[in-house]
Amino acid sequence: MKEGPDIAHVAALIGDPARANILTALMSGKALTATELACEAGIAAPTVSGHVRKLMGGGLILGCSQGRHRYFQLAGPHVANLLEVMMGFAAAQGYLRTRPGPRDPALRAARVCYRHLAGEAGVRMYDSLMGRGFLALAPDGLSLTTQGEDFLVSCGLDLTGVNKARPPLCRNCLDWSERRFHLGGSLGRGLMDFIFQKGWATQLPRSRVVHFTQKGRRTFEKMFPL
Amino acid sequence: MKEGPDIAHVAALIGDPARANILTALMSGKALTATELACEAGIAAPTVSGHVRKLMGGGLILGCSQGRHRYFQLAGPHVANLLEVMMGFAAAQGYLRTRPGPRDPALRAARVCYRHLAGEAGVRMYDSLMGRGFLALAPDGLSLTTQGEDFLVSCGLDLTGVNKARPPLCRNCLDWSERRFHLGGSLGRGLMDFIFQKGWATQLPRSRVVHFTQKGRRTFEKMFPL
DNA sequence: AGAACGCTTTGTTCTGCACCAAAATATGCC
DNA sequence: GGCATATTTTGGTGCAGAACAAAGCGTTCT
Repeated sequence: MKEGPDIAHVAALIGDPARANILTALMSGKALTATELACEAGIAAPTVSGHVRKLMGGGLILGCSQGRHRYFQLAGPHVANLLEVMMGFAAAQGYLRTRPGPRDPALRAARVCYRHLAGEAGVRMYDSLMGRGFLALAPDGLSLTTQGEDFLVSCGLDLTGVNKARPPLCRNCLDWSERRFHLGGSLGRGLMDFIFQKGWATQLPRSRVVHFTQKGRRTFEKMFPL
Repeated sequence: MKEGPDIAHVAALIGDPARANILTALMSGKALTATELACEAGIAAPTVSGHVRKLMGGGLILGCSQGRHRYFQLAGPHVANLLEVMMGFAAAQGYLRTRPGPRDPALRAARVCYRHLAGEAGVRMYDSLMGRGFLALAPDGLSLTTQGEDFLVSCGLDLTGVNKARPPLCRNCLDWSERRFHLGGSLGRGLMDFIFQKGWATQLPRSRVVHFTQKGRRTFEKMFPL
């Protein structure tokens, strides 16, 4: 006994329904204020305050004050990754939230995972890039090939900006609904931003659902054929 | 809100210290009786009984009765994987168990992760196999190459037995202490068994620590050079 | 300056649950 | 059959912590 890391502490932090709701809400990648979180989790403001303090203590989220607002966000992609693994497990066990919400199919179709594209659209993008040799899988991680660079630049993506962002550039991120990988890392974030900037899709308010326009979806599928 | 899987339920299950101890003990891959678990987790037998019932309800462990004993084990490698990810996170946050035990360095050197080799020795084996082209990383998972098959057979491993075991054959498993991948899946289990059968190493009682003999370590390092 | 807003602290209530003792049930051994 | 061992059920105790109301700070707007 008494071997290894203390998983009970972290798990207990995630294990409270209210805190789990807060974390799920933050999976959108957006920084939210305390009142927004209160609304999201269905609890009063003081209760949120107590919870975020604990979550910060556990290194799961970060808070920064701006004026009279205080924004909270996940502490990083590693937290998002942990949550996705847990979601994958819970989904596999059939522990979907009490009565899957009306947006559930939309959520499976396309959603934002921390800050990159997930769901069917996410794995499609990943598979397309991989299938054309634009991404390469090495033992030490995922990487963008030179052909991949050329392709993305030719599409109008600002690669220099992406390269300057926080590494790693590419990251395998396990998708809970598809049970396959999609693209994370700064390139994943860059491509998500690209899609929003092009107006192909928008993110529904107070939700992780990514809604493609009809035209946007067509263009997206042309850019990432299977 | 009310989107996606219910992570709170699973997390709460893992979040109780006693249950976390039970799960950690079962990470050895061995099936343990209720009384053994009671000793391991430092609680009374009736308390264990309540806990295992909940863990079974959550799909985390399985129980099977044999005579007047009842053995419990993890529900599968996916559970072990989830736990390893949580351990990785907890370790990264510095949440090591209150005062790292005396066996902590040994645990990092070589331990059993569910049923395969983890720790420094585990990633060494993985890197060695990968570096010589015996394992191949594909988008749809890890696979054993034909050269890899030849090599393992020439070493005396019973590949037909391994192939008959529950798939997948190869699996990436993230190592919490090394923060890199080691080999899971039925091949990972087969290699662990192989090492024990050859007498290169033994598993310390009531522990996940794998102790190599001096000679065993030399032979192991010769079989898996870097 | 005063009012309005956003968040946190304090204090209190209350539910949930981990825990064990004792009794009940099940299995194996002689 | 009767005793020993292993596990589960039942019942009761006690504590941890989740929740909110009310009050306390701090910032912004007019």
